[in-house]
Amino acid sequence: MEISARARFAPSPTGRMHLGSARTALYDFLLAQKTKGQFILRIEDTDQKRTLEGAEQELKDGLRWLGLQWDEGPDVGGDFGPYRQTERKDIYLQYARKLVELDSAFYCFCTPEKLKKVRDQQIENKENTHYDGTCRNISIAEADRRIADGETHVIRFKTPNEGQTRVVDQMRGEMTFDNKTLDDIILVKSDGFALYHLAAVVDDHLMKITHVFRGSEWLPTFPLHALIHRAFGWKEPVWVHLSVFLKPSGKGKMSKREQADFIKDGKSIFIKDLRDLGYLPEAVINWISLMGWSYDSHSEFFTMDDLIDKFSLDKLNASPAAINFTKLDHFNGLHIRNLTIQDLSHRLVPFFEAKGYKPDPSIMEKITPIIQERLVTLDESVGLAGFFFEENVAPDVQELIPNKMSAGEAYAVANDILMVLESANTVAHEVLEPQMRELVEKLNLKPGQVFGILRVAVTGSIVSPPLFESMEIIGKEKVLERMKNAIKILGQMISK
RNA sequence: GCCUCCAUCGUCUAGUGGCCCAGGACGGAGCCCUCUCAAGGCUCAAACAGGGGUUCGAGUCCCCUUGGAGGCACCA
Repeated sequence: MEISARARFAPSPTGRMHLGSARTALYDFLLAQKTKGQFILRIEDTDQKRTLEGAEQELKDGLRWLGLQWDEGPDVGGDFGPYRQTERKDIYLQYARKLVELDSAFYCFCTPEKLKKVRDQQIENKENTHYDGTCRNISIAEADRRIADGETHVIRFKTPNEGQTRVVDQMRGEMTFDNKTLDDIILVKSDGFALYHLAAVVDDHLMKITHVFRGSEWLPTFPLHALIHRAFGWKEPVWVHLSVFLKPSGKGKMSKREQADFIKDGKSIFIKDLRDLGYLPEAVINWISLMGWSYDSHSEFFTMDDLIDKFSLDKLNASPAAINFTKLDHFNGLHIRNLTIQDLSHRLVPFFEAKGYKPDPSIMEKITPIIQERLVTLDESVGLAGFFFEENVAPDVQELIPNKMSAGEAYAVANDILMVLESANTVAHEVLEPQMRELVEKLNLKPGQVFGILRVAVTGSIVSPPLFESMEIIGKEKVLERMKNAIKILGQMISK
């Protein structure tokens, strides 16, 4: 890893940015950072029919949110642009022609209908479907004549018929393919647009890409891409085919239907959703970094800087990984606790605002420390601390009555609590708590019983951040008000 | 069907021939701490898919089987 790597992330804007692409981009980024090279973003939009409105934006937003800023690419430019393939159409055409002249590609005039017939016949004969070679030996001169006549055509790669192709994947090692199993793939469509196979190879060469991380779905065409490089006489980049992510059960990729189910469950494989769900980019990065890579036998908590420092190709793992959302939760908790109060407090604000609260920054900074270690996602903070911003709370009568206590007893205790509260000249937790504990002893009760009533009265819930710290933030006036309200509710219960 | 890849606890993984009757983490169970919920600490259960080789010795190398995955478009 001595040389500076130029690693590219080359998504096609045909869908939403998900965990798989994020992990590929992460490895690209880490390698580039580690080697003081460049991380390049290239938009592979040659299939305009499938290009999705807004997809490129979501991609870029996702990368930036994750902290994967590209050194070259759309918006930032670079010496090897343009970085959007639709803007490079002529380049591909030029190289395709060159390949024809090199006798490594040929013009093909077969119609889609004819092709389909051939394929159907092959299926019937239980043969592998492949191009039948009809146009393979049409001379350039004849092809040029037919093209001049306006005949529609594509350009195909002339795959060797005999022998084998040996390719090397840095992570998986050497692989050998029989050339007769390789198809004469289309390089340029009849509309004049290059296909991925040509465009990616040409761009990787022209952009001086040294390392290609891509999904294992490219393994079957791997020999073809290597062959195209070789036909031009170009040096191949270092190839790494990352394994796919499997659904949590480990059985297959996640379907559209299952993706929808996960979102209902507060989980998602889409980066944008994860952000909205209250996950930290730090946690997502840490989580996906470990799906296919590891550092040693015991370290798991990594910041981006750690990863840049520790990343290496030889620790990559080729086996497919099942997505484990509970582990994301774990990492999110760890990274939340790793944030400064101020940082976390800022990140919490949008979640409160989304629920209609207008969180005061100074109050937020007081609340943050007492909820920090209780959060799994940012989103949860609202349910846990919303009561700080409410005018009043609505305690449930049953919850106001501790276990093994009658309504009447609870009512009496509540009044005792109120007395302590009223006579206290402060609700500072270090002062109030000892006073309450005195009351607990005087009444010969368990702390949980007295504090339970107080908690439900003040926070409206049986689960809350630390009680006395919470009351301090709420202020004496509101605490008294809420305690009186709880007594009223208990009183009504008794009189029934 | 054909081609290719992958194979250690439920899951993510460490392990590159002896350091492994297999280590860490998540999740699970239990205990401790404790004003609730968490967080934290400690403990426990839990795996080398099967079969052949190679070797003094195999989780680690080779082969087969099985299982899983990916691909077989004028998509990427």
